[in-house]
Amino acid sequence: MSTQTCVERILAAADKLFYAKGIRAVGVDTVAAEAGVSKRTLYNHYPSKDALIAAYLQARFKHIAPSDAPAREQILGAFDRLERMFADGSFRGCPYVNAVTEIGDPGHVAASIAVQFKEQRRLWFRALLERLGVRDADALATQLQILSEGALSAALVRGGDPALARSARAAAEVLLDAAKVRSRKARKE
Amino acid sequence: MSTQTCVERILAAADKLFYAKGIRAVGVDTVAAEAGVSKRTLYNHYPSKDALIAAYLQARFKHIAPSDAPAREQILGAFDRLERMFADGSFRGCPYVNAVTEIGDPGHVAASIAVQFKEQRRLWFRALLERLGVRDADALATQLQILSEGALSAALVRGGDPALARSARAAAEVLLDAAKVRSRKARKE
DNA sequence: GGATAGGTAAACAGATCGGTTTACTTATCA
DNA sequence: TGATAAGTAAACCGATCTGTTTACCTATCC
Repeated sequence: MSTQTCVERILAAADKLFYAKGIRAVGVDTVAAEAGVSKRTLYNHYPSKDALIAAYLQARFKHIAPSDAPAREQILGAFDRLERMFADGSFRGCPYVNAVTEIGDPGHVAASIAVQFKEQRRLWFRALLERLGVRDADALATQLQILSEGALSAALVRGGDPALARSARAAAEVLLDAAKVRSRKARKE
Repeated sequence: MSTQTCVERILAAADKLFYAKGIRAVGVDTVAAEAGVSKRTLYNHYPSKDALIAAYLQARFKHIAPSDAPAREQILGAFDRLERMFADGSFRGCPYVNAVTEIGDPGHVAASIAVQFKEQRRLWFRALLERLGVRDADALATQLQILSEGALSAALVRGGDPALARSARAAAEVLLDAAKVRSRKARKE
């Protein structure tokens, strides 16, 4: 019928509803209805709502790798991307943080997926900082991660104010400028 | 009977349960039982769960004012306080951000309380920065607020790792050191 | 063409939720 | 003493949630 498979439609519906309205606020029946699929079919593909939640978070997990663009541009570009996300109108915070908050249980699969995602982002920063020759790339990567995390959280409360992303970006520039580099040659990329 | 009034016990129970397990995860019956109060009594004091949620957030709202201690110490001390919160063992993120996430509806009272709280913290930073003679106190206050917000969010995902508070504190120091001051005299407080 | 796999639609089960109602108890105070 | 105010305990209501069951439908493929 459709170009989409059954599972794809379920995942698309879960993604849309879980992110926009929250995991606990959306029932399985609603997801099935949005996907245009019977509840029985949904439970055939995912044995429980928890499994569906895990699949929803995993599907959002995009493996990112540094590109060939200048490292500093890529780092600051991450904050520009945040700004665009905020201004989008459908912004509702970080789906992983939201899931951890809504589920509560630290033993839930969602919690470990969230940790993995955040660590992946931190390592992405670190790889770029090492390319810049920054001396303590690991520590600075954590700080940049905290900055973007903070912009996400603050924007959630402040209704997606894009100025928060610009503030975080400006702070990131200051941190980058203050970072010690290993050699003078590596300073200009 | 007890030295605590009825409302105080209800609020204490709501604070404990709502923060530890989440607003949506805890029912009104559970709060009443924890408070050692009948459900009827609870509904006599708070007409709805939403009203109880609002009271819970308001009760957490501590009006803070800069003290007489050196401004830089106070600012960095805020991050030390975060570190202690994380290490506490019962840390579960920022109650205001959690409430916004769990409730969803931007028109809910909880949303505006969260905005007020965050803005109050930002103004607290700004007042101290102005005392330091920082030129663009407003912008830097936002950045410090983003840093502490980010530490809170990251620590929620990372199980309350105190190192995140120290990272944020170090970043705050860099931002403070890089800030332009209005006069040479105001530099050393 | 008939078995099979995968789908639909809808009722159902059991639990929990927010909130109300009823009937009873206790303490205060004029 | 007797009215009033405030609290308790527990049943109850209707809605909603996760998950199951039943009965039926419809392609595809050997």
